[in-house]
Amino acid sequence: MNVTLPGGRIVRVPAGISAGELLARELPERASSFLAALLDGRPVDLATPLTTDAELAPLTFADRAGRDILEHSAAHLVAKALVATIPEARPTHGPPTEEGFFYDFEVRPLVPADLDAMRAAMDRSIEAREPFVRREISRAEANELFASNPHKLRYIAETPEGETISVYYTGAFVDLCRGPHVPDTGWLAGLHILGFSGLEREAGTDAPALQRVRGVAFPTRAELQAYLKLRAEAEARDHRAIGTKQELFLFLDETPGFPFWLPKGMVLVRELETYVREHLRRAGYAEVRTPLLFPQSVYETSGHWEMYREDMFVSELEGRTFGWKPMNCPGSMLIFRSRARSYRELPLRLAEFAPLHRYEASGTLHGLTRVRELVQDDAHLFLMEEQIDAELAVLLDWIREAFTTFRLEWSYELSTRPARFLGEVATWEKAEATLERALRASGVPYRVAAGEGGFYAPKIDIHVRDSLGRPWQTGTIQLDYQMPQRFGLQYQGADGQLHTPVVVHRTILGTWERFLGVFIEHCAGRFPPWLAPVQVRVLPVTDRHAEAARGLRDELASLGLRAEVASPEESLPKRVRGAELDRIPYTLVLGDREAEQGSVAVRVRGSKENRTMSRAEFSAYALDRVRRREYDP
RNA sequence: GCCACUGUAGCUCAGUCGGCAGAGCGGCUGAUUCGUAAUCAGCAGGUCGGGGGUUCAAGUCCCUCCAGUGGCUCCA
Repeated sequence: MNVTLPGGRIVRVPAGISAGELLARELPERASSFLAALLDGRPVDLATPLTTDAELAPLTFADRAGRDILEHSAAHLVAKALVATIPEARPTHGPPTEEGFFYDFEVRPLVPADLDAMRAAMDRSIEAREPFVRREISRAEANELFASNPHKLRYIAETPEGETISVYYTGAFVDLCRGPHVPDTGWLAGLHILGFSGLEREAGTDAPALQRVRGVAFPTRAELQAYLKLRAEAEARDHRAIGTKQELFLFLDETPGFPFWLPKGMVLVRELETYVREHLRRAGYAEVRTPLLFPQSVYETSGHWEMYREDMFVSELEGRTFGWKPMNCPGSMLIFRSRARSYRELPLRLAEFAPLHRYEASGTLHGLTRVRELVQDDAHLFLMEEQIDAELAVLLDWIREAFTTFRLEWSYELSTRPARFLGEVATWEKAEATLERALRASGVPYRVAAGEGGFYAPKIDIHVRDSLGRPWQTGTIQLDYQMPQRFGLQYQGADGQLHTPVVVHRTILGTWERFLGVFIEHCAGRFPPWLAPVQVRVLPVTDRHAEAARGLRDELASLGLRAEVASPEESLPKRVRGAELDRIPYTLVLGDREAEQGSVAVRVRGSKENRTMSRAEFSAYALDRVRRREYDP
């Protein structure tokens, strides 16, 4: 029997040797890292006997498939431990995920003490290095083995006729599973339960509520420790903590989901707006402001009343019903419709940065990244069909420019027609194809999210991640054929006929709130100089220099820099420390030496060294960094 | 909205078995006049998230409401 190893080397072996034995023999120096194998490209247990000519390669934790196997094995151990702790628990399934794994159980609500018991049980199993043992069984045997677990019975029933049904034993615990697994539980020393939570009962069913246990797994405890350390560092970047520390924004119990922007946070918002408006000017937009409240009838026209009403704040006044706008589109539609329009006006690009209100479910609120009052860098483009491609290209360019400025990694998602939608399927398909064409033309990678479009249009979404790796949607580009029709929008074409325009709804940074929430975590509160609420802090060494320090501050302020003085009630080292902790980009020390020379000692954030510069040199340097919107000071 | 957990000074957090409400930072006052990540001393600051209950006695136990956290669902 011939087995082809990685690199094309062929070895002749007796039939029946296990994949693990052969790999350990042929690749002894790396064998301790092998947790499973690829047999003809299919992941298998190391214990799998080789019976025919085949290609064989080892799998390690460094391989995506290997990682999945380790995580999935960890899920089995979690299930074993939970069933040992709560015997009436019914395991459902436990797949690997992007950042670890979970296992869902039908079980009473868990409490922290359950986790302690589970950890103890898992540690015993890991210590004992219990092997994962595969058995292939008949459908009848399987049905008998899992007779008390309706979930497993369902999986068995869903398994196509003719497919092998396998189970894995971990000690006395047995789970229905296709495999493969790591050889034994000794591999799971780096297993850590992150937490547990109840799952939403599937809507409209009387299915029992499930509990999810989430975890991560690494081949060694040291790797787990490294992961936990990174995670702790990420938690320290939490925008909610930084926002409190730097006095950027505030949330009060009385107003859940409604951020208060404090003076320093407001600087961030205004700088973002300025940045975005510069683009709007270049790209030919006009800015408008439309009402925050519209009567019900307008939302009936737009479709929001039918499709979005549950997420709206609604006010009853004098027997009429008003809704607080959750989106800017109705206002822009009404502007377009307010008079006869010519094709010569198109593309008509109307931007609006108005506060929007959305009644987000209480349990979904999350710092700045999920709020009930928000402002988008929003705009609506009224276009002729043949103008769409060019406009989309400009938008994708702007996205690249903006996210590059912030050094944020972003990804695209093309979201297609959802289950609840307005309009005709054919129109949707046309719009989806147009968006896909734009993405292809720009050469950026993207993912298709089937069925996740808005109710009125398919969209290209932009996603970024927070410090813990959780994805958040920021920008969105929606190609809408429905709303123009519903509002009866028309323009007169060159042919003298009336036509309905296409509307692109688009926001790029998304909302100031969410964008800043994510960006604060991205930069860990160390804002680029152009965004920093305080750009320069002047530290007079003693009282004698306070007057000069105030003069310098005023001089910098007159040049447009945000500067302040930290007067010498505290020691200089303490004020230097304070400036560093406040993440001030430039700290200027002014003492006798500097007073004599008309210079300043410049300390740049994050650098222990300081440079002496003339006042003019410093201001020219700082202003240049700010104007260029450099990322670092 | 659903499940679990949490809520003590402006912030971060201690508070044992139900028995006098604490610390550090920050703030204020004073002293120090200081050269690149914490000078020293003193003082103020609390309806222990709100309401109800059990108890001789509740920050602590129970119920309930509110808010937050982690997930779920949803979404910019």
